[in-house]
Amino acid sequence: MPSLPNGHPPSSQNHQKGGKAQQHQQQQLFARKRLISQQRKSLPIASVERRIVDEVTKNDILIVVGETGSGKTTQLPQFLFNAGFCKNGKAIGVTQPRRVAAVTVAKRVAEECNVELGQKVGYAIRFDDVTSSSTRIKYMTDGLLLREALLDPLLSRYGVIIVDEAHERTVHTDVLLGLLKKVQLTRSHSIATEPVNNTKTDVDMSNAEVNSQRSNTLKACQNAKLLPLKLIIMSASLDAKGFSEYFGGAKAVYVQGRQYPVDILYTYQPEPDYLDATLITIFQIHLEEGPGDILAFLTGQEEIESIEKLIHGRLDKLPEDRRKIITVPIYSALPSEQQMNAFKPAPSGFRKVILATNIAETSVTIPGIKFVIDPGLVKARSYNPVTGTESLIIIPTSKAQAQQRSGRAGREGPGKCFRLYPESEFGNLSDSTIPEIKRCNLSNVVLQLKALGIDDIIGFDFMEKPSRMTIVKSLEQLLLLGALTDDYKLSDPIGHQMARLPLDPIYSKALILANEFKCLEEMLIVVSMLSVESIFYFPREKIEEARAARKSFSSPDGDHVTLVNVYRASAECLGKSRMVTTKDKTIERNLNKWCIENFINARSLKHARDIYSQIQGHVQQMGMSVTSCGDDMLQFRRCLTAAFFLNAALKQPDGMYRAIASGQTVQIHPSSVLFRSKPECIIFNELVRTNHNYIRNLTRIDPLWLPELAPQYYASPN
DNA sequence: GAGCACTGC
Repeated sequence: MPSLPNGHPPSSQNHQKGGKAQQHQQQQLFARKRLISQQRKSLPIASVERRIVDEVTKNDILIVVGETGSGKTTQLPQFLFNAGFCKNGKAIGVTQPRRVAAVTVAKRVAEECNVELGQKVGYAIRFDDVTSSSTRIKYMTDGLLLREALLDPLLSRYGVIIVDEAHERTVHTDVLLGLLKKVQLTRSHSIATEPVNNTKTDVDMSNAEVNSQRSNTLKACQNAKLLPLKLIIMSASLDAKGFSEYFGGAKAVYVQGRQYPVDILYTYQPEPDYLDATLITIFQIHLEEGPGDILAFLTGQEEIESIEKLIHGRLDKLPEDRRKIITVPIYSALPSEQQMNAFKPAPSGFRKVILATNIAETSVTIPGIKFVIDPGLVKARSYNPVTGTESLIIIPTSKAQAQQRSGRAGREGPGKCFRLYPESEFGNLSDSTIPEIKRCNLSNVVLQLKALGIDDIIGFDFMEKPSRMTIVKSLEQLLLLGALTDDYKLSDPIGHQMARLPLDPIYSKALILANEFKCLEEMLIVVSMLSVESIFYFPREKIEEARAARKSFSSPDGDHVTLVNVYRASAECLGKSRMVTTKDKTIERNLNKWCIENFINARSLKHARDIYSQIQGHVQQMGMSVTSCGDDMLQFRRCLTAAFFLNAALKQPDGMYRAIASGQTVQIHPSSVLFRSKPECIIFNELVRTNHNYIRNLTRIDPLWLPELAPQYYASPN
């Protein structure tokens, strides 16, 4: 990622000095432009501009391999723009796996091009679109481009699409690669004589579908005269072979990176206790190495908290003058203000030890790191298609991941990386991480592909195919939710509506049902709150206060109504602020204060509010009206039952629960408001596997509602 | 009486 050098903002005094000040400003602007131009020319990619433009002209697909610091993300789109690839009025789309990257890179490129952000250069991410009709270089998240494809299946506004960071192999990237391959093929053929979607005949389609396909075909005809879609896959991993093979032997161009050397050190023996080994290494570096901060990679919050305690325990035993260490934890669930502590420089003479999860691998870049400690483990999602459940397991990193971690020590100068395993073990690691698409539930992916007109999911050309069983499981789930017809086609209107909503399919279905049950407002709150990371924040040191705060929102009906209470209380707080001020900053500050007082994670709540308004827009467009059931929680609980009937559980004589659909024995998670009351019958949203099978986010229901509200699944009791 | 890495629409 490019870092911006410090520019000097014009001081207000300059305005009074008239012409002289203006001249001074112009000089500064000129100096800044010259600096940017110099920086651009010194990037490793600058020397291969001609070659890249030639290759893109000659080939429809190009793989670009460029290590950190090559400048590929900022420069390549500009090369293509300058070479005339947008002359036809088409845009260059550049996808990123993460939102921050899309925004920061777009800002930098707009500055390099000396244009206002949102004009020639812009970005689009969920909740934030800074583009206009004149935007020709558009940075966006890969997920957003997938959403765009639902409205414009041929991605007709783009002449070039660049998929950046493809080596990360997120679900979105993998689906996008398959889709782009298909789109490119369609666009390069003589489309005018060929239907866009040749897997269906008119007989199979509803009228709406026929119409939408006709208009797609029409668009395709207009495109027939245009250049085919140019595709560039950019990756930081040295192995371009996989991408090249997937795209029919596509040509690959290598661009050098710019990194300082990092010494890699291994242990002689395997470490039986990696936490202890991490601790020892931290002190070894502290006592024997020169200045520089340490970044240690751990697997999760709990590990970070316990090692932090251990460090301070051991520090107390050192002589006074050697105790100069400060520790800073950073992980995604940590509130933002505390995350920021990791970026503050340590007090003079102190060494900063950053205890981080994977968040520090790619998502955040902390300056000043000279030493990296890598125990070689990571907590990763895994999916069991037999039970249909996801869980997190601790596994060894891949080689690529280990290299990414060590690279964090060489961003500002030469560094050292301590791998807490023997060198021989490195050789046994898999080359790259298993792509996420093979490790997760695919219901959403399948629904999206169906909506894109791809009916044969098992036959879809994935770069790496998920298991047949996982696909079948997803098809079954979508069938049960009513998103598919008996012959596995997208149902009309339910399937189409569900595909349009950017939510977990089961939540989309819940909204459609809530419209019928006249409690759409409550359900909209619930799905928004369930779609974000934990709303409640429980700091260890104030656990009792946090509990008391949550109790004030608790409902005896369960966690769903409790979430509604929290959302409404926050809305009330916002309403009160708006009565006394119109200043957005003040309103936000008041809400943050309210969040702190009530032990609510402000970032999560903000996210939930954003989702609420986005989904509200969607459901209103579908013709639904957001009505509330008022105090009739019975109606709302019945609606929750109709939506989440697949996740019902009955209390057993021993106090445990049995999940009716899967037959698994589960227990209520202690964080649930129903943990003590243990109702006879409940519906739940999540099954998490830790020491036990825990169910979370519950509502108590009447067991008789199940056969009544989900007769397709529960045989009538008589 | 417990802890779930990271992204994304």
